[in-house]
Amino acid sequence: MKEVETQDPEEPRDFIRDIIRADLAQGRCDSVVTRFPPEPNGYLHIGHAKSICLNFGVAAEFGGRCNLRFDDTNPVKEEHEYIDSIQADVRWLGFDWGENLFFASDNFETLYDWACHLIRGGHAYVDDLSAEDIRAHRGTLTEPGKNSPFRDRAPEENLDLFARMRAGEFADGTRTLRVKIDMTSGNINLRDPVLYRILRATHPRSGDTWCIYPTYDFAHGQSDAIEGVTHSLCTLEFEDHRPLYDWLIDNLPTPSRPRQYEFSRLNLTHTVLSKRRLTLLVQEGHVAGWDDPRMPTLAGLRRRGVPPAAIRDFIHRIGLTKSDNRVEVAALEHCIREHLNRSAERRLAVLRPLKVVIENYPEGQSEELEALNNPANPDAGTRQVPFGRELYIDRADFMEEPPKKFFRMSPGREVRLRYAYFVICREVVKNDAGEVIELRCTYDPQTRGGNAPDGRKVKATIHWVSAAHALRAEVRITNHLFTRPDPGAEGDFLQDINSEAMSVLEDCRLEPALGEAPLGEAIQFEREGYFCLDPDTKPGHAVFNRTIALRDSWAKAQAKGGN
RNA sequence: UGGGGCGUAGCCAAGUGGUAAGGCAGCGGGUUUUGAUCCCGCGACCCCAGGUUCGAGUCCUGGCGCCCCAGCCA
Repeated sequence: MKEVETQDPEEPRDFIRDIIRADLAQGRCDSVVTRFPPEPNGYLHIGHAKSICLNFGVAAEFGGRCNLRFDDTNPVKEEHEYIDSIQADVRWLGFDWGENLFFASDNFETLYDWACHLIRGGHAYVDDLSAEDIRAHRGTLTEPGKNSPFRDRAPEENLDLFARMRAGEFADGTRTLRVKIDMTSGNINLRDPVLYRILRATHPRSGDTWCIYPTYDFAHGQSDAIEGVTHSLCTLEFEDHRPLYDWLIDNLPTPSRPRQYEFSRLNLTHTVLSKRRLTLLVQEGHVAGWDDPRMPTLAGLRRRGVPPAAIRDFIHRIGLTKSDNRVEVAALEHCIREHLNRSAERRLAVLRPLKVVIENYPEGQSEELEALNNPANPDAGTRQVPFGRELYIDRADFMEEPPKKFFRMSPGREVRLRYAYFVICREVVKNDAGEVIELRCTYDPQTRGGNAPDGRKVKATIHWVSAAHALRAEVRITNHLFTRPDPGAEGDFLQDINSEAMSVLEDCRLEPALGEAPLGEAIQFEREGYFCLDPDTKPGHAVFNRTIALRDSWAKAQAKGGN
């Protein structure tokens, strides 16, 4: 992968980094430790990229470290497949956690001890209330909650009960361990939140060792403290949890004192970035899988051919704040094009073939023409492209009765075949249905390479492929997964799925050099866009995905005029 | 009507009392063997209303709007 590094030389500036700089300057910490804490219950998406780039980026900038920690506290939703995919995706994005791989589940024993510590201090109690009763006692947003009748059990009884919860004496859901804070707090997270629940489910890592599992609130901050995390960066919805986060750290014998800071999560137009919705798309078969090229997952973007550097650049450009936002996908697409324009090699490929016969080109003859691999990068060198009497051009590059501003091929008009010759369409061949099936053209041998000795100009250069040498391929055209910029804003988001998000062109013709296209690396098909070989490719059946189209002001003008 | 946040251009986003950066999108124009790229140009009564100040996007007061929280999810 020939990636172009475009990291802005200037360091990112944002409120989080300002806080860290101040903490360092004022001695509140002497090094920086962050962590990226995914729950292994789904694949990573571009929203996670924001957190990954932040956590790993900050650690690198300040000479600290960033841990990869799995918050694996809910075995009913978590799977090993996700533990593996998440690691692969973080690496692909370009980050390395070295030896610092952790699991919240590795702390289960410590967490159990700390729960007992709270019980002994009279700060936690085993509650026999059912889930419904707990909800009923919790109150509402405007009314305070009521204390559980079990709230004042003696520490000894609580200790005994908690041990028996662990020992499996009670059925799932029949008891919880709760921390005793304040049932009247305006912050609902402080109304005696649950620390432990009974859950008989096989954990991906600890198996059946436990039948009680700590909740997020009792595992996350504690794991941070155990790992020595200094800055625990998370998204805005956890802001309300910070008082609880701090309360627990204050009341537990933790080895360190992490601080939580919140930033706003990324939202993108024309897609969804909630794990719930993405999981639904996969499970209900609306897409082919987590790595479907239409998906905003890192796996999907990778399969589409999006370079990781483009994603990093995108994240860098959108900034980091606490404001709710929905970034236009166009911003991402711009980053992808910008990186690919410099890094991707160019090839000729005809997506919707229309046969062209050069009548004055000798039958049975062929020749090789030199073509630039990347006009944006001379170091990419050149290649030979075969030319012959019979060619294919794209149907969109010919119009029998062209409108005023159409400059491509039409009867009697001279155009350039890229890197080859000037040609003029002399005759249009149609089938019985009146459809154009072939063009009879003549070429000017004097224009070999694409320039006329007499200096005459043409208004268009089109791409082509020699029929005799062409490779066949299937090309998948990917578009936005949703028609609306804000899927689900009015009704069910599934109703907003773009039925044309994936269309397949079965009979494309490629220049021979494309036979050596590497898997997953985007290549520019000139005048069309960037494409990459898909893993669905089989011997004799190449499949390409379109990473992204080139900008097309002609199509845009057409669309505008057509309205 | 409880608690926590957020409001600067169509979309992101700088700005930390001294007279509104930058990017994306859009619109013009130039170059061009990709209608691409590249280059040039064009956009703000800073949510509103008062107040403090020589001076307010920045400070104060009062409104308004939007987001999050009532999982034994994270």
